Amino acid sequence: MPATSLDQVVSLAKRRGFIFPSSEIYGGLQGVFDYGPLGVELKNNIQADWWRTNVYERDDMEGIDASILMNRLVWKYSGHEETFNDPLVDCRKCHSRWRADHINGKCPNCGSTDLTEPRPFNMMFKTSVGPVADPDSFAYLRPETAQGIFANYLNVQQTMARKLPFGIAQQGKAFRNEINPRNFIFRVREFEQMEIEFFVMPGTDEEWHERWLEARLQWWESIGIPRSKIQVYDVPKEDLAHYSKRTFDLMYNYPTLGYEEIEGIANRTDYDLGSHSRDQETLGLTAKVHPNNDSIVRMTYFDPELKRHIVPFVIEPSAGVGRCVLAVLCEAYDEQKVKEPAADKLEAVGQALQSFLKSVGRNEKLSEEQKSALSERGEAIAANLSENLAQIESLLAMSGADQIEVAKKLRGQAQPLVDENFRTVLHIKPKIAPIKAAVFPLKRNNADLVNTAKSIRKQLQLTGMRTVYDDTGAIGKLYRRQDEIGTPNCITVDFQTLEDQTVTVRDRDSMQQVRVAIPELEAYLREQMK
RNA sequence: GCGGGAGUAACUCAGUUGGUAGAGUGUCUGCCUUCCAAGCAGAUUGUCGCGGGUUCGAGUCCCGUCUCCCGCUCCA
Repeated sequence: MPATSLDQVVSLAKRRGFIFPSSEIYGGLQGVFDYGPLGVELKNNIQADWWRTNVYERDDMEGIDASILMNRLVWKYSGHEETFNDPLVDCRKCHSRWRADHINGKCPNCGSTDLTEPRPFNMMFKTSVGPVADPDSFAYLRPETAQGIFANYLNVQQTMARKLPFGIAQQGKAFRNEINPRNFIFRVREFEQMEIEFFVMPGTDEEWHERWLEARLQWWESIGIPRSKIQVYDVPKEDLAHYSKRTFDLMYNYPTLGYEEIEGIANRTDYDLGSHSRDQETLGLTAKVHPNNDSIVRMTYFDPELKRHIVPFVIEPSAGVGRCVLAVLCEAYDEQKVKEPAADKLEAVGQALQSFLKSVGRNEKLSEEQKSALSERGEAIAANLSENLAQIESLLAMSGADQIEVAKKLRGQAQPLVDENFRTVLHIKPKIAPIKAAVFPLKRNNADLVNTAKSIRKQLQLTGMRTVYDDTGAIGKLYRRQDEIGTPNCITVDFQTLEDQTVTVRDRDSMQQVRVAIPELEAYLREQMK
């Protein structure tokens, strides 16, 4: 069963080298994270799979990689400069928040003059450009990658001789100065996007919008996020972004966070190309755009059949890489029972759990919501304690649980049992797993086993599969280690290997082993990765 | 930004009325070990978040500050 608490995933990500807080040695920087050795593999694999699916396996797509710094006018006409820039103040008395330029040093709500300094609520980061740091020579770090595509629309369409419909795909960093970054890598200030701008004939946009929704759901399923875990949210008109006619948000049910957006699929109409175009009045635009006297080109498409210039509509599927990595980890996470816990110890945990639940009922500091959430969860665990033992940790991570005195006792009794009888395993789809195979000698004090294992690992690596060698523990410990990072196959060199050149290959999910001849290993592993 | 909680070894946590910092796990070395976190012996790590104060003496008491978590707020 997938992660029941975000903490489980955060802790695993840190412990095993997936994700670290940025510049941690100096106390970190809020809303910024680094990918470690395994995280970067997972992330790269996901991005490569997205690229393969959307660029290589379609015949209506091109890729680009635009710069992060762009001419400021891009952000003026995209609408971001206007909608991303507000100086805000907080009222210290009633805690309301106002735009500084809308009030006169006085809180409109309670009349207090005890206000914080105005802070620019500037979603866009600025950096100075050129040798002189005067106030006018700055550029924004892009808050979305999309504009790099729109700005290159004509370059791509003309150099690649594309006809509608076609799309441009891009992956890259974007930056937003979030007021309150939180929830691990879910809301961050520096993040990576995977975006497509798909250009279509006006009038066919709604049909393409639906088609892209379907295509994107298929992709999510292919990397291990089943449709049943995604809710398609048809964003209400009043909540739509300034550029959108209609948007589907794909919402994944994250543990702890609940349903949150992993991808937005927006119908951006002719807003963007229209906004960046000259001679707007001659284009018959449907979107409301700001008059543009700076652009030097018409962002149009000449239709050879209609024999006239039109402004394409745009469908934009846009996903965040970090949120995707997080969803994959949450969905793949599992704490699985591999042995039956000792009956007496299990009973002790059961009693501790019951006294925990009684304390919850009696505690006066907890809200009714917290009480019922804790009780409900606790009862569910108690109903089948031996299977659910590993979930006690996430019960104790729930809101309010830290108020209960016996929580520590419960954890103290449950944790050793979980360590002894459960394994943590990431059921990551093999094609995106950070490590494809690990190679072990059955015994590390036997030179023949060690050398054979090392040479197998090297041969496999030369085929392009990320593989590792490990002998720093007994075989069972080595298996568990790989389970925890989602390695789909473990190859063990044993004494029979030295006689007949076969090895055992152990499957991560079933823990079953098969014997495979060394020369057939690569083909066997490739088959597993499909 | 406001309110509440928490910061002690790589991790999970003990640490009594203030008296020289502990356990388990992990990691490393050696022995042993023929497939699922085995055993034995040894080694390893701390400015007790940071800065001040009280005290003969502070992990412990006081003040300030930073970071993280939860709730509110905000939100691409």
